[in-house]
Amino acid sequence: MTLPSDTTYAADVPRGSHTSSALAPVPRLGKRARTRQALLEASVRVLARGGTGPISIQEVTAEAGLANGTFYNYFRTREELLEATVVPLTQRLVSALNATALREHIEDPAQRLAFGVRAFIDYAIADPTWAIAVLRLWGSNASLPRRAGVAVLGDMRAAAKRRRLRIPDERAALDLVQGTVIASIRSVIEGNATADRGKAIAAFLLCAFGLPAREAEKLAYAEPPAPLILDPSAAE
Amino acid sequence: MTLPSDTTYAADVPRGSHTSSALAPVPRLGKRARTRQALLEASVRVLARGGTGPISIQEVTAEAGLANGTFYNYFRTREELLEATVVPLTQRLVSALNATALREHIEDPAQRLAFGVRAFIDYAIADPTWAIAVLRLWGSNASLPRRAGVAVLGDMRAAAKRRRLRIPDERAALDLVQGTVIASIRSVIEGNATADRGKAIAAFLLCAFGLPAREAEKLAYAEPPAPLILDPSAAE
Amino acid sequence: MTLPSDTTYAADVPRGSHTSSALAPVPRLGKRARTRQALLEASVRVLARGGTGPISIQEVTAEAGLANGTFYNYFRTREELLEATVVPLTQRLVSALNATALREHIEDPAQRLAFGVRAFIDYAIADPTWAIAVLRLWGSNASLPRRAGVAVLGDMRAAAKRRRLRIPDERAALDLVQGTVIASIRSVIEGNATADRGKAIAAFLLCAFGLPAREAEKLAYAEPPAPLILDPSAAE
Amino acid sequence: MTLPSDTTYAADVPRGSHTSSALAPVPRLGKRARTRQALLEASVRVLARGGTGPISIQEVTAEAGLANGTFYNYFRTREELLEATVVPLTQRLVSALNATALREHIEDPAQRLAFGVRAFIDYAIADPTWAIAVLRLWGSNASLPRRAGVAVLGDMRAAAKRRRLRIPDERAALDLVQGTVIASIRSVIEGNATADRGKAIAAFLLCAFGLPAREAEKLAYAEPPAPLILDPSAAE
DNA sequence: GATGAATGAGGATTCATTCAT
DNA sequence: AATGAATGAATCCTCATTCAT
Repeated sequence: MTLPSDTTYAADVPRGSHTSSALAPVPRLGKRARTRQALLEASVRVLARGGTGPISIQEVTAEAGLANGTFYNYFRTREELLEATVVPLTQRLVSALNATALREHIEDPAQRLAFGVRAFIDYAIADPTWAIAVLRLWGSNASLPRRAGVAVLGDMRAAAKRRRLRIPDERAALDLVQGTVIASIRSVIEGNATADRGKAIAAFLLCAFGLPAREAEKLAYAEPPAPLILDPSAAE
Repeated sequence: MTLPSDTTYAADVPRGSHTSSALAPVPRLGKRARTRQALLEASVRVLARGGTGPISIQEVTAEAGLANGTFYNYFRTREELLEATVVPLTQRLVSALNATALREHIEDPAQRLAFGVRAFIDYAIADPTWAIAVLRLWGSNASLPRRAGVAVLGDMRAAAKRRRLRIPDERAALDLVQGTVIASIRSVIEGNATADRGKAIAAFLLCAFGLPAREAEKLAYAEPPAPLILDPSAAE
Repeated sequence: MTLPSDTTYAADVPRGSHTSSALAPVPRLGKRARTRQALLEASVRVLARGGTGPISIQEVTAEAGLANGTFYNYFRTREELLEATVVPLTQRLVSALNATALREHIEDPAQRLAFGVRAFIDYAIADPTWAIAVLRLWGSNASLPRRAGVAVLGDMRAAAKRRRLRIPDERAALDLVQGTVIASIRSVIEGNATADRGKAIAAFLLCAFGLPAREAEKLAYAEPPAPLILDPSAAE
Repeated sequence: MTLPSDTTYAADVPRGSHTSSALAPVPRLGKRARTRQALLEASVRVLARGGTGPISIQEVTAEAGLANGTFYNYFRTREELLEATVVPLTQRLVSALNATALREHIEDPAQRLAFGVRAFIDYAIADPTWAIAVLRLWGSNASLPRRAGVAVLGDMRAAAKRRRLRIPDERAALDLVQGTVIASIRSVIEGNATADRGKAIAAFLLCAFGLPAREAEKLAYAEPPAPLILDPSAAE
């Protein structure tokens, strides 16, 4: 299970570069793209501050160090901003995921699904600000669940095709996985989750999809070939 | 699985009233209690209108046919209102649940859990305004998940005690059940769920808790001794 | 210098009695008078809480332990209440003043004036809640300065008549005494006054009215035949 | 006795402006500074309307011909506005004072103090709206008395140092001068003062500080080398 | 007389949005 | 493109006042 890597987004940023060296004579991104980027990242930071209400556009522009009027050169409404904010948010997870470990070396789609779920929850533990932002967006923005769903569906379908997992109702299964993961993230934020929550959840889910308890736990608690997530503070 | 029925709620006593002297034309509840009730019900209706932001106090009082200032004779803050709104909301479900059928006649806690999950989701299908209201409160109000959790935990613990279900991590299991149900309710509202979603989810959950697929499906799809939910429009 | 003792008011209360013994079968004051009294005293307490804005009628009725509607059985407006509040406020000072010491044993009106001024300021030190209430009323209510003025004028005129003090402009002199005393009370409340502020002010004022510095200070710092004010907490 | 002239005030610089590029039609002050100024002047006018309660922010913005929200671009609270309103208010007095005459040509600090007190009271007579505004601010705003105090203290200390006046207790003396002046201003507004009130008060004060009555009156009633105050309507 | 529920006007404050510079 | 001053609608909240009981 891996989130779509947002290739258009990633393509904006030359890989591995840190664009923040201010006076660079040849700006890697156009000025327009940089300002847009600043707004999106400010949006994530504001979301991460927590609270339940909607975020304010003025708070975002202030956080970005821009004038409030500038917002409207890039987005028409707050909803448009939030829609776009999904991109850097998933990007942040994608950067932290050790995708190689998941995608390329692991044949068993059940194992991939288990590692994917674990990675998601472990990342929430490692980067609570990300978790808070995701949680706030989840309820008010349709595109985040949709995008996340795509990643899950891939592994689920592969597993079902090979009769590895038993998934009689795909949409119900999606609710099962997504609902459980998001509820766990909430638990993580509220301090109600221990460090092995990801593994425990993965085991439950594999069980739900027909694996015998022993095997489910074996996969869920398996040591991955490489760390599932990289240090998010290093990725910053 | 049954929500606490909050019987004390109906007996809500007006402060400092001596209005019980039976002269008024059958005010079953004191005036104070009736106005409070009107606000709570208006709150539910406003929540049911959908949207993602916080509800406006003015909208609630207008919906209740009261002046805006009246609100503050009953609640200090919006949060206090929402906290209290949980009561009629769960009450509405409880009234619709054919609770007798669930509690008294069903011995197997796994079966009870299955019926409980099904009832929850079926009720969301039968009464989408309720579902919308619940969904909005779920994210912004701690007491709704807490209350719902109590009901789920009862059946889970009973089942675990008798070795009927396998629940290695209770908190993770709670996230599993609650997260899945709430995600399903969201699917229902968004029109992405068929009528048997409740059964499918129940089957997945029983599986997750260690029942073999066949048995899980048998319980999940079993015909209850009486209808799980009564007609919500009749209950209105 | 002695405030008018509000004989009508004082006559309502049998001297030396404490009317607060709740269940007395023969209420010394009519019920109406007692409720009115409760409002006035609540008004003083609310004023004494400080702040600069107007006091709220609801706060007063709450402080008096009455329903808000009750207010309008006694006063038409807040201004009417404040007007009447002057009475218990001056009464409180009058009760504390050792009037005998001032009025009866002291012949010299200059000495009386000095002791009066000292008593006023000393009482503010002894009972800061009173001082705060007086200060708040002073600026917004015409009748308090007027009443206080009457007391001062008496001594001033007597002294001028006997050529004891030199008072070329009576109204200016009144501003001098009242303005100075009220400014001192403000200093007292703000913690900017030492315990001898009353004496220092009295000395300045006698000087201003033509006494030589030595004599002014002798009178201002003189030991009164009895304490100028009684213990205000005992008077409570 | 002269109030600090706040020369920095006029030079109030707009934040982050590059508007000084001289293309606009003679905006001596940046737009931001002009709007701020408009609010302050509106604040003075609203205060001058009289009344005892706090002024309303809406009234101020309406008086300034601005939208209510604009207020919050300049001040966070009403208190902040009032704090700042002290500046144009004292400025108005300073503009009207023939300060040169007072400060530079008059050696005797007692004479300076007398002229200062007279100027203050005379200005209240000449410009009652100013007087009303000052009176309202005096009770609710700490910075006005503080500022005024600085001016008085200067002359008092100079006089005390040279043994020209006898000031045993400086803080009490400050209460004497300030309290008397403010009480006189109140008398002026209420129509209880004749045109020579300033002189009479000055005489009393000099007496209080130990000058013999004759000399005090000579100084208090002396003809100043130039008019103490200029026509305030001309200054407008 | 006393109560206290209900009212609604008034004022504070926030914030999306516009627009001239 | 960016700015940021200005706007005014929306909302919160308080509180004097009324009135049925």
